Order: sequence, then C-alpha cells, then structure tokens
Amino acid sequence: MSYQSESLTAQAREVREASGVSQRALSERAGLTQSHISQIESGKMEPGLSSFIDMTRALDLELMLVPKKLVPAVLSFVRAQATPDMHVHAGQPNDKRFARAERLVKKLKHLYGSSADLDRIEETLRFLRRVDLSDQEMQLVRDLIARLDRYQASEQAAPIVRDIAQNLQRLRNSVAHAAPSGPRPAYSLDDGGDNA
Amino acid sequence: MSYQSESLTAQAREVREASGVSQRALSERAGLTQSHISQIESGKMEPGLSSFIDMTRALDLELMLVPKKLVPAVLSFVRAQATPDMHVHAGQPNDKRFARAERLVKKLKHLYGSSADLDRIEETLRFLRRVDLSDQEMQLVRDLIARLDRYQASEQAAPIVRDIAQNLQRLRNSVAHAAPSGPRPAYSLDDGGDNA
DNA sequence: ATTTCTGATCCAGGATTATGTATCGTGTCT
DNA sequence: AGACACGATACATAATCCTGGATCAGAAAT
Repeated sequence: MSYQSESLTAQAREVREASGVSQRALSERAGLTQSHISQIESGKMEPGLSSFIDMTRALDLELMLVPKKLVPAVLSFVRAQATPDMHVHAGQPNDKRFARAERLVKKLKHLYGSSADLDRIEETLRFLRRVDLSDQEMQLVRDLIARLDRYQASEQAAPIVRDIAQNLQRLRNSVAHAAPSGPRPAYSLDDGGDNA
Repeated sequence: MSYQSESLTAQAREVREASGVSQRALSERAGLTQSHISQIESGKMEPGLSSFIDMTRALDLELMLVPKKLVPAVLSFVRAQATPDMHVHAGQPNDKRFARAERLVKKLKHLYGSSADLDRIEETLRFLRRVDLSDQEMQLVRDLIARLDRYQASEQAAPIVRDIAQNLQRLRNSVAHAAPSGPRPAYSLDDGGDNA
C-alpha cells in the first residue's frame, strides 16, 4: 500500500521494455524470480533496496542520490548526454507503443542482420519517441510498424522496409520542422541565490 | 550479508552528519526507528527500498536512476551545480571534523542569531571542506574551531568570532591561491561510440 | 560529578519480502 | 491448430525487515 517508489519501479520497467528484455531474462541476469519482478513492476510489492539494485544494475542503470533541488537539472542533463544505446526514462504516454516497435526492429536486426534501413528506422523511432505526437501522427507510426511487422518474413521485404524507413523519416522531418524547438534548457537554476 | 547498497547508505550517512541531524531526529522525520537507522547506516541490515526513500527524502535527497555510463558525468555535474545549502557526498576523510565544526556554527547561529562573521565562517568551512588540506592546515582549522567553541558563551565573543573568521578566510585564500586548479572536467564521455 | 545526547546493540513479535514452483490468459510464431 | 513466450497470479515456505521497547559506553554540556 504505502508505495513510495512507484516512479522508480515504473522507470525501471520502461527501460526494461525499451531494451527488449523479458521479465524472465531479467530475472536470470539479476538473480531474482520472474514472479518477484512482475510484482515489483506492477506495484504489488515493495522491493528491498538490494533487490531493486540488482534489478536495475542488470539493466545498466545505477541508483544515485541527488539533492532534491537539483533533480530537474540532473534529469535534463541526463537526457541531453544520453547516447542512443542508453535507455532513459522518457515519461511519454506513447512509450509502450514505441517499446513494442523498437523491440520488433531489434528482433529483425537479430534475425536478418542489420541493414541501413533498419538502422534508420531504429534511429528515427528513437527520435519520435521523445516528441509529442498528434493522434494522427501516432496512428501513422502504428500503421507503419504494423506493416513492418506483417512483411518481416516476406522474401520481398527489402523494398518495403525501405519504404517504411522513408515514411518514418518524412514524419520525423515534418515534426522537427514544425517545432522551432530551440534547444531549450528545460531547466533553470535560479531560484534562491544565497551566496555572500 | 549481500550488501549492495553500501555506497548509498554511506552517502546518506555522510549527508546526515554533514547536516548535523542525529539519528533520532532523522528517525522522527522519516518515520523509522533510531535502531533501524543505526543498523542501516552501519550496514548491519539491508533496508527496504521504501524505508531508504523515506530516510533520504527526510535529508532532502532524491533517489534517481541513471544510465551506468553517465554516472561519473552526473556526479561531477551535481558537484558543480551544488549550492552551499545542499549537502553532497564529498568523500573527504576530514568530513567528520568539518561536520562537527559546521554543527557548532549552526548552533551558534541558532542561539545568538546569525552575524556576518558567522556567515563568513560557515561559508569558508564549506569551501575548505572539499579541499585537500595538509595536516598543518587541518590542525589550524581545528584550533580555530576549538577557540570558537571555547568563547561561544563569552560576552566579548564578537571580536573573537571576527578574528576567527578572518583567520579562516586567510587560510582559504592561501589554499585557493596555491592550487592552480584548472577547472578540470573530471569526466569524459568518449568511450564507446556506437551510432550508425 | 552528573546529567544529557550520541550511536550501537539486544530482543520479541508481527509484518512483509523473496523463493520456488506452478498455473492461467493472451498474443505471436509456424 | 498447436507450440511458444509473454506477464500476471497463486500459494506455501523461508528469510528478512521493522517496530517497540530497553540498555549501554562514550562524548559533550551543565
């Protein structure tokens, strides 16, 4: 009941899903049971600190202690510094959809080897993920992913994949163009200057 | 036994001591028992995640999840951004001595109201704390604090306090001058670029 | 010298976590 | 349709946390 850690556990789950790791796979890496992880992630159980550390370490995450006032600054610092291979909590409502999509792409790369088109799709998804998309745009993404999903096994997949990549790229460009998006700092540090 | 969190709990303890909060005081704020906190801090017990969160929140700290690779960068970012009122894990061996000193000053301010000199002392201590001091310099600090301690109740305290403030300031200046201390970045981000 | 405060330690109990194993429903793959 | 992997759930057992005291040695304050 008391729950405290909801935000942290939710974050861990997002990262796990975004990296395409199943609860069972994670349970092996972290030395916990799958049922345990499920309960933690769904908030039915409050983990011990060490369990949670095991879990997050297995996801290439570290638990850090930060002065409360600096949290927003650190948050955007992390987002700014993050390279594409790191999975960072995005907090976007569409996250789950993208998690599925990215998982699919990852699987395709694993099965058929990575192609330039797949790489492009992956990167574009990564970009779109942290942007506010309209319902229409989101729908477009869903359709494209569905198509990718459908034709993944086909022999003639290559041109289709390329087409999907192009469509996503186009969406990305239009979004990037629409938002003037000065690289706004997203955080400010001037609140209580108290230095003699 | 497994201990995992040693670094985190140690950090929490340092911050608690640096802020001059006793285990009992903290136990009330955090809603835990003193014996519990003692065991956690001394590593005799692995806390639950929620207990640890309660504890650190009561110290104005937040627990954050950060990609492993970014930890060093975030660490120095935090140190760079920290204002004097925040207590950040310093890792200096002299921490305990300074903790005592800062506690004393805090108490004086509480008892007699804050004066410009006390403020100056406080700030200077804060600076000296995170610097490598020689044994001699450390001894000087100790002596000054002892003097402050001795004369705190005296009627004629004011001029003495002022003298102590000046001495500390002088030490600070000499230290700051001695160390050329280029603002070295202290972290680098180029280790494994893997972007198509 | 004595009172006060600190952190460490002990102990009994009730509460919660964590394991191990197994199952269930759903969605996917062949 | 059947096989398979996913996450959610169930349940009995062991392990551990956490509380609620109480006590203790040592440092600090009066």
